[in-house]
Amino acid sequence: MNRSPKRVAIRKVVEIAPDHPTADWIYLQVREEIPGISLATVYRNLKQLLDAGHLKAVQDGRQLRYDGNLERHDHFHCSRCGRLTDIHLDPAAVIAQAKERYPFRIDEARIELTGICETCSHAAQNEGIRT
Amino acid sequence: MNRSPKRVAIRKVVEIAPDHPTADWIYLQVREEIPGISLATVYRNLKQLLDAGHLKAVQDGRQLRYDGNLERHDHFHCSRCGRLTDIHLDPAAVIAQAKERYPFRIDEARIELTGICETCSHAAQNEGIRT
DNA sequence: GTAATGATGAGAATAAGTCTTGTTATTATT
DNA sequence: AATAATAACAAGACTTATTCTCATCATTAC
Repeated sequence: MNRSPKRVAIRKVVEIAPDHPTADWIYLQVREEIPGISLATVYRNLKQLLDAGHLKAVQDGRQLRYDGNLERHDHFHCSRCGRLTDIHLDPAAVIAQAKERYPFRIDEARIELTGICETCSHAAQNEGIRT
Repeated sequence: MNRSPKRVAIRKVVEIAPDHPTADWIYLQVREEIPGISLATVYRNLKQLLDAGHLKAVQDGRQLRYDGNLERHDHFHCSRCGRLTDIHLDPAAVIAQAKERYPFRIDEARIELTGICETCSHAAQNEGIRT
């Protein structure tokens, strides 16, 4: 895989994105820089970047969200605003527990928390809603 | 939502299924009992049962897998055979850690482990594969 | 018994992503 | 530098899982 300018631009967009962009959002962003690029090119390159380990991805409902953050991390999903936030938890205890209870070889632990984020808690209070 | 015979049959299939069936598999099973049923009916009823909290579901890649087991539990995904197994872990430590580190209200923790199941470890050994 | 509500089948529609084909760049080899 | 080999590209067809639409039939409410 050699570094084509389009691939470089796509990678940059994912890395700069504050949140976890979808392929579609990445497409819109990359078009700012390379107006003629096709959606298929974005998908193709995202997949290559994933396979090569330059990006990660999270499944969100039916669509993939990409993630330039390669360090191990977990996610918090706010059930009010729907935002997905990176968090850092230590999975060691969970993995130890699983190893103790089950005869599996465990390579990876993905922890996804759901709840209400701070912003939404405040918003709900202001609206007099008891969430 | 009153209990139509089709909904009852669909629910029974999900509950009896040993693993985590897809909508399509459920459709095939239910057709054994009610040959004329349509796929749309299966999807419609699965969604209603989900909304009513009579079933749960796990996202597996791009498709949903249904789950009649309503108790809190986690999943182990074997990356060799692809099977999804229910496991029971205690998320208390993880939730406590998250609460300590972040200002979120946490309602739920979903833990998904990935690795190699026992059957596959043996199979791999027999084939002389070092996984 | 008639109105209102819910359930159904058939097939069209949608969303996200992948694949195909013919073409154009880029890199490697001489 | 010329040519061959490899990779990248656009455009649009295709796929998969799911949802929607709509006309019809069944149930329950009054």
